Amino acid sequence: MKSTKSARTPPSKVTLGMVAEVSGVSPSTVSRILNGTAVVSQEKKDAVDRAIADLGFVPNPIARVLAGGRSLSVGVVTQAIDSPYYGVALRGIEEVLDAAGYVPLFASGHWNAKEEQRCIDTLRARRVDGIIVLTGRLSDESLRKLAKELPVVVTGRTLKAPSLYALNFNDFEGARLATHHLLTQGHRKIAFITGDPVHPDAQERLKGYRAALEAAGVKYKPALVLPGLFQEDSGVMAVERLIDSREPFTAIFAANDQMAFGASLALYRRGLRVPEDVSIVGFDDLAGAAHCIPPLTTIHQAGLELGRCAAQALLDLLGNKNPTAQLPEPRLIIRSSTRSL
Amino acid sequence: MKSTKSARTPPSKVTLGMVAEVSGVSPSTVSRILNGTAVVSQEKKDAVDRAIADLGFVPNPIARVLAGGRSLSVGVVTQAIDSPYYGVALRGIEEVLDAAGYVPLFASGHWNAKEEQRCIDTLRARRVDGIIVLTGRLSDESLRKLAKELPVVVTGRTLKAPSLYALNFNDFEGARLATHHLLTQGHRKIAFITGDPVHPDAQERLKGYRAALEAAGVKYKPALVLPGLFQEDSGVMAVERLIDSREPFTAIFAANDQMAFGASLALYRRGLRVPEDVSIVGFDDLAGAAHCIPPLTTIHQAGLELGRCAAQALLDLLGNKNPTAQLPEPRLIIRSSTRSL
DNA sequence: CGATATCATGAAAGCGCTTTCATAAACAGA
DNA sequence: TCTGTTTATGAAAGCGCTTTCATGATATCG
Repeated sequence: MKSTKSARTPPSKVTLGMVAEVSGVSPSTVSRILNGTAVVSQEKKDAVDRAIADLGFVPNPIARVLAGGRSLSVGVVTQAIDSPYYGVALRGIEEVLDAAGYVPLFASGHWNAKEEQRCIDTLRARRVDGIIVLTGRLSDESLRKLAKELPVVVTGRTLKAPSLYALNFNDFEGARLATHHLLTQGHRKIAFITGDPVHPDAQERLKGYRAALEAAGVKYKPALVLPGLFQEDSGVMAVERLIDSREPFTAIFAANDQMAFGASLALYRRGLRVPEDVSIVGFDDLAGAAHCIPPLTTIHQAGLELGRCAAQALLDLLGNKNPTAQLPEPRLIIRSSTRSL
Repeated sequence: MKSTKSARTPPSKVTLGMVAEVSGVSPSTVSRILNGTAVVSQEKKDAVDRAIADLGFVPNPIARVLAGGRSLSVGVVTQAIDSPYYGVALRGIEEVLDAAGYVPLFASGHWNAKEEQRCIDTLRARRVDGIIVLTGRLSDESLRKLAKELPVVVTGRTLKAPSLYALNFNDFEGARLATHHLLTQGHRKIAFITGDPVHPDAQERLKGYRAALEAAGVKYKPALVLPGLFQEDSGVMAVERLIDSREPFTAIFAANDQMAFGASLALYRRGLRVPEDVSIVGFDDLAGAAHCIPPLTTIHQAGLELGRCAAQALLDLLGNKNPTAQLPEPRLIIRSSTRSL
């Protein structure tokens, strides 16, 4: 070990200054051409382009942003980098951003407003051009304030503000659809496993469930509503509690697929079969839903689309256009976990 | 819309220079205190610390790196941001890095050497202090070259070079363990669904399968080895082909959990029950393995640990220490998808 | 005690780029 | 033809930090 800080070659030793020199113009002009900030004669433009190609020049994004330019990067606040649902959304974001020459910077808030704020601070310190917040616990207020500083896209809420675009999925309708499906199959005793009530989505889904029951003239029974936390375990616990309560039921609607998986498992352990004895409907249509046993009937909530829309909306905001991206309506995917009574 | 580039307030208007001024020292001194680059009198140090606290100064990472300092960020080349296995690894990386004050920058190579190289270029342009490559298709050669420029940690290979640390999981042993488990339960006709042969892991796992058979004196039968691609679908296809081939079998070992899920599904569709009719063992111990039906017996390959170890190793490299992180040995997790004959 | 080595500190030069600001050239109007 | 605009371009000043390099102060030695 000679020294702690060994001299590492930077990725490209070619600087804008060298391009300027080779092409016989000033650095300012090169910069202008690079950013399209001003009109430059075709002649010089050609010379510069040639020099860039010859030298293999790649602008240094760090220097660029320090000098006040755009960083061509956008921050993405997700909740858990390994979430099955948001993971797909990240992929969608990455895809759209990449095509536009932007780089995503991911940070995880772990469903904690404090951490989310820290993520945002880190992201801003790295001078992202805009921020996408996937749901999260931040107050609408702080998001509005953030949007005063830079373009923001947020999912999972309905919120209106300048430089702020909100993308919300129709949870109510999704839940209504799911419950309605069970109802049309003749089920009347439909249990519902809720999501964590601090999520607005969870509340919307509960409302959708109730609305569907009501529309069908089926009485809402609190005993059939089990608290869940959006995790597999809470799904199994809910079902065990349900069975132990001796409250009769023929179907279960879980507020997300993960809990539906847990519910199936609990039923399996108790010797109840899906869909012969109990029908199950989930929500989200995770990748695993198609391959579990039996394949899960669920509400398709396009994670990939969510990501793409969010990214596109941010790109629009960044380009000073009005975003129009809209999430697709919820769709019922019928697989094998439900059957007619 | 007044202008395209509205003036946005940066996250912190407080600069190092202001700290210097308030505390009555030179910027150089503040920088030295911040980085611990040189000895500074306690008296000045206190004054500076106070000023930093009073002003709420946060160093600008962008400026810092432009000036030649460390960026306190490390690049992570993963394959798909939404991969169930690598996702967990990312979480481990994030966790360890964060505790050390480093920020991860994720980029997806999509199992494509070209794209991976592009990721690395982008990452280097953003001046990361080091890079973690999760498996991938890059040649050992390019990794060695990369390690000449900055510290690198790579998983899924055995490779030795200065400033390069490789972390490899014992795939052979894992596969041997899985097969051995089936063997001790009396199974003799054990089918194997391979992974994509371009992955060294897939090959190792096949070897482990063969070694276990051989050790037990069971003849290796090519007809029982089905090609797979590490995806659920390839698992279902493999099993369908197997059943159609009329080759008798009592157990299946799939080279990863995803294919095991697919295999279960195919069996289910054909009316075969797990584990009553066929035993199944997977590999990876994904989050879903514990909650599928029946819960899957599998080889635990700690994704989280992998991430943590990789991050720790890189941190060591960055601190000029010799990394010693070691992946845990494969462990067999017995759940309910296997039974004694 | 004078001379030399050691040390804490500051001044200043960048890192690579963007962006005023100023200027010379080209154009317009009269 | 001469003044008044408009344009393309360059010079130079930063962005906020790190890092030589130089210096005066302090400690060390014969």
